[in-house]
Amino acid sequence: MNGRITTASLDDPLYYLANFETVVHWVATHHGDLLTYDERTRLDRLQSLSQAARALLVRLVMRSGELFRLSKLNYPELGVPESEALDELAADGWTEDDPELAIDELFRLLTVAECRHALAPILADCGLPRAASKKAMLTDCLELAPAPRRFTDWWPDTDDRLVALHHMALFDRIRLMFFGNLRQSWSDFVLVELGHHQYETVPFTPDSRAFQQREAVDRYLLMQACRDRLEGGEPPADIWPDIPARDDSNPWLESRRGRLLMELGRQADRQGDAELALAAWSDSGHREARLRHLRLLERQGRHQEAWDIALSAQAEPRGDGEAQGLERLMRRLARKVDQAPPERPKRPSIPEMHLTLPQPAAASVEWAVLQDLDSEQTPVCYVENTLINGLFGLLCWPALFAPLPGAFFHPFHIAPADLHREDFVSRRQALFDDCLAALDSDEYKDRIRRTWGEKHGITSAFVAWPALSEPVLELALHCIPAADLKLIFQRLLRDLRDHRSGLPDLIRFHPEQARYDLIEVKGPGDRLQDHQIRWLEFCLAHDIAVSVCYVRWQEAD
DNA sequence: ACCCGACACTCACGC
DNA sequence: TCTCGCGTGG
DNA sequence: GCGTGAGTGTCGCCACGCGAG
Ligand SMILES: [Mn+2]
Ligand SMILES: [Mn+2]
Repeated sequence: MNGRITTASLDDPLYYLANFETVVHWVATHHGDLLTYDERTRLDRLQSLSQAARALLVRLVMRSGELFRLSKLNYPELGVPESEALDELAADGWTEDDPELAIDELFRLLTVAECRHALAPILADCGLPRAASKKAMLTDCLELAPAPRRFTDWWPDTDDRLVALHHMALFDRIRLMFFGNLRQSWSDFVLVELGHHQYETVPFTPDSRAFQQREAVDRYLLMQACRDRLEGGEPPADIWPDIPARDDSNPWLESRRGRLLMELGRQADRQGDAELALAAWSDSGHREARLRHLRLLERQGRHQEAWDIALSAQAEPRGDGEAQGLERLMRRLARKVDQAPPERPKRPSIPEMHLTLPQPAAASVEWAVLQDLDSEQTPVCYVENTLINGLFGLLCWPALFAPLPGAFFHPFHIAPADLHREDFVSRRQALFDDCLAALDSDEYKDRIRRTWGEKHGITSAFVAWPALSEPVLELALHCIPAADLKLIFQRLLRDLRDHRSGLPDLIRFHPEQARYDLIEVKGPGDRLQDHQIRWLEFCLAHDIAVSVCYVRWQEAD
């Protein structure tokens, strides 16, 4: 069982309150040690509120922003007037009446007509045309940098009431501790009730949770704040000093930090701050950061420096994407630093096919080629990664959803939390070995079919159910030899993140000969991506039939 | 499993 | 007047 | 013309109602 976390029925008009209280209760009981005394007592005070007040509070928490006009709150299910519930929330410090707000916040709350009316005096000074857009009005007003004012001071003759929600940081923190991320939210409960999502039931105990230390939660939130500022357009140089220092004791957070630095470097580079970009990228553990770092050095003409770093990077490439990138880079650099260019590993050339097709009105190139190649004897499917990933996800279901400590901690996982950790496979080695061993006999077919039946519809990071219909599954099991699947799955397991993409667009089955071939479609102006090349070359090396189909459009006359 | 990832499409460069 | 994008809610 | 490196856009429930333009 998943602890005692259940989703409230949507027949309950206050379903959202029930879900919210489920989360708060779970966090308060099992993560209490990660909360401060103040936070715990603040949460305790929820219980002294009336049900209507709690429900309204939850409504506000679920909505975006922290400022709300009473006229925009319409919740008949509360059973009492919203203003009454608001009074109660304000009395207990959950909200603040008639708060001070900056002019841009005011703009977000008022319609154009209201802005024109409320800000008539200010706008008159700006000399704006009567029909100026909201954006223009705001930029002009911002020039004047007016001090924040209370809502009723901005707009004295309003009939409305404005409230500010407090303690939003606490609610975000709770959501983060519960889900282990800020992407998921209260609405996940609803999506389950609606049947849009069905999650695998993995047993987990109350002690399995996303965070073990408050300090880690703080780091997460700190980095998230940096990310938000970056997205808000703040200069990266201003954000840089606020990024927490490297800490390899938590690989999960360190990889998040790496991604943040990657993005910060991108912004810095774009704005011409090369030194900052270099600093950010060299401190980032992101898979692509080192290459970006090297290419910037190259652009700056610091060839020798780049060459030396590239040499050492080559000894420990961060995945084969980087290895491929390093090879290209060093081929360019070699001339500049007067070194022998790296040996060009002899690559088998990838078989090509060229088609000239009438351009379909709406459908994509892939569909056009599919239609052209499809026949009774050779059914073609447009599957990209979904077929191989799906077969892998089905065969390895028990390993992927194994209840390892820390892998699952709430009922809404599409994959184990440590899927992209370095030691993901090794922690489950015996389980994966067992799954792959089933490929040594026909047993894998039964296992895959059984899982397909038992788990159908349950969300998994590897199984896209709509793409994996029974006929497609049967064709695949019939036409793809177990030996091929084993090779392919072994490659997947070598790097689950990098190798789960880049598979060719189409698969053509030849049921009579129990064989298949994979076809990557390229329309005019498209080209093979690196990871696509890597899959194609892997297949060639293992005698799996692949080709690239280049399409030209027929001249219309 | 983090405003992402996985595609194709687009523009821009240096040789 | 209609179209588009966004926030909301089940 | 090529090979290469970047950046952009789309989609991930779906129906609704509002506000901006
Ligand atoms: Mn494709
Ligand atoms: Mn393609």
